[in-house]
Amino acid sequence: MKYDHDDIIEKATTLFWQRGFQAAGMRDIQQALDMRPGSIYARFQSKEGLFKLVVEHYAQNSASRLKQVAEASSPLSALRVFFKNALTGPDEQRYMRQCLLIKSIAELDVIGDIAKKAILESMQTLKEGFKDIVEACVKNDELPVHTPTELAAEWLQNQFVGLRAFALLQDEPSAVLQMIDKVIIDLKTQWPSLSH
Amino acid sequence: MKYDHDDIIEKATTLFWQRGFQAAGMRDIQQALDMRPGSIYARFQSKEGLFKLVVEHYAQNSASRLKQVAEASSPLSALRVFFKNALTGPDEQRYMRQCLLIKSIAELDVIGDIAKKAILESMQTLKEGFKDIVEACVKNDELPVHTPTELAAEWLQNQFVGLRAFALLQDEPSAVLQMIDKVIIDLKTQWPSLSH
DNA sequence: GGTTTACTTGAACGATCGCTCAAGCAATAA
DNA sequence: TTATTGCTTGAGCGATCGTTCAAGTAAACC
Repeated sequence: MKYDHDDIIEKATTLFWQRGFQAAGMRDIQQALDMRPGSIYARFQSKEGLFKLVVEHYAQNSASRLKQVAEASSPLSALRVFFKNALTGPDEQRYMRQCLLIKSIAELDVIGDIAKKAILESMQTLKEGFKDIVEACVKNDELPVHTPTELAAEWLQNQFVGLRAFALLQDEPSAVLQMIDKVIIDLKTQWPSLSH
Repeated sequence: MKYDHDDIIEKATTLFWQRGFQAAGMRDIQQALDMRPGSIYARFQSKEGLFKLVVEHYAQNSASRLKQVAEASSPLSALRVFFKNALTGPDEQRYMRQCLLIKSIAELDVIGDIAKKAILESMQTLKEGFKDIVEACVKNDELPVHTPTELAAEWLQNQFVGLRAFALLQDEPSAVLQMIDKVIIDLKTQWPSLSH
């Protein structure tokens, strides 16, 4: 076992995050991991197999960050900081502003079924993470008690998606911060009923 | 001139929208357009050249829809209908829920510079379209006069992006409609100031 | 020491990629 | 009729794709 497993996954994550599933060729992967094709295939069976592990690692990492937010003394302000960190990093980490999962959804039917499943399940996992945050905010009296947590969680996830696309193209950090403020405002205001 | 230009672009749009830039191979394109490679290259120079025209056609079409919304007797309710139509189409047109431009942004650095420029300019065009809608709403007393139109336009575009990703994965139309209602509510409420 | 086991290596396979170009075709001009 | 022009054709180019596999290496167990 010449190569460290976690180290491999992390390097692969960076590559897939930057280039996407299709555009990251096996030869790019071989170079990024400093491994020969045989070694890669012996461990991960296929490019898709490696990608699946990357997605799961990414989701796990994201989920633990969300958990930290939920467990903060002030979940709402921790949420604001979380958004800020994710969306206004330095320029050389600009690729990180895009959510790996959302980027993958754009090429969902080019990715095989195994990784596809991992992506959709990861989306679900993150939604749960957002839900925990909303509930923590309610418990901490930072959000009204009548806040519909399930709906607010999905909404929050959507906001995150929209903001990531925005931040990716936006050069002015203050514009991003303003959008984050709007999210926090809207999170506190009223919610629609089901009626249609 | 055996083939009709608009007809070509429309068929190509469908293909790129469904599959994305990379995944749509030249042989897929040849089949979809019922054209041989030579004919395609004689007209469009390259796959990227064709894609550029597709993007511009898409943006132009979207912009005219947004203009219709802005010119409606009630821009705000027209906006709601616009969102609903874009996000809750029948299942065989599910691919249309994803915004072609956003999908393209996910593979931006795999696309050449010419089409890349077209994509970014199109994003700008659509932002202008959203701005016109917000201003029309204000003029029609459907939104408060102090609404910051520039900010609200960017915000509205973000909402559209987030909702499209949501609608793509969501099977329940009522959940999407609920999110749309939330957008309309938030559009009317307060906006953050610049302070930071 | 010998055998097994787990991992690594890299040349090379068949398939597919975007794209080229000599040749063919039909309509118009001379 | 012949020449020219604009569009179309499709075999096939070189490059790259994901993947395979026989051979090599080194540590572990008997």
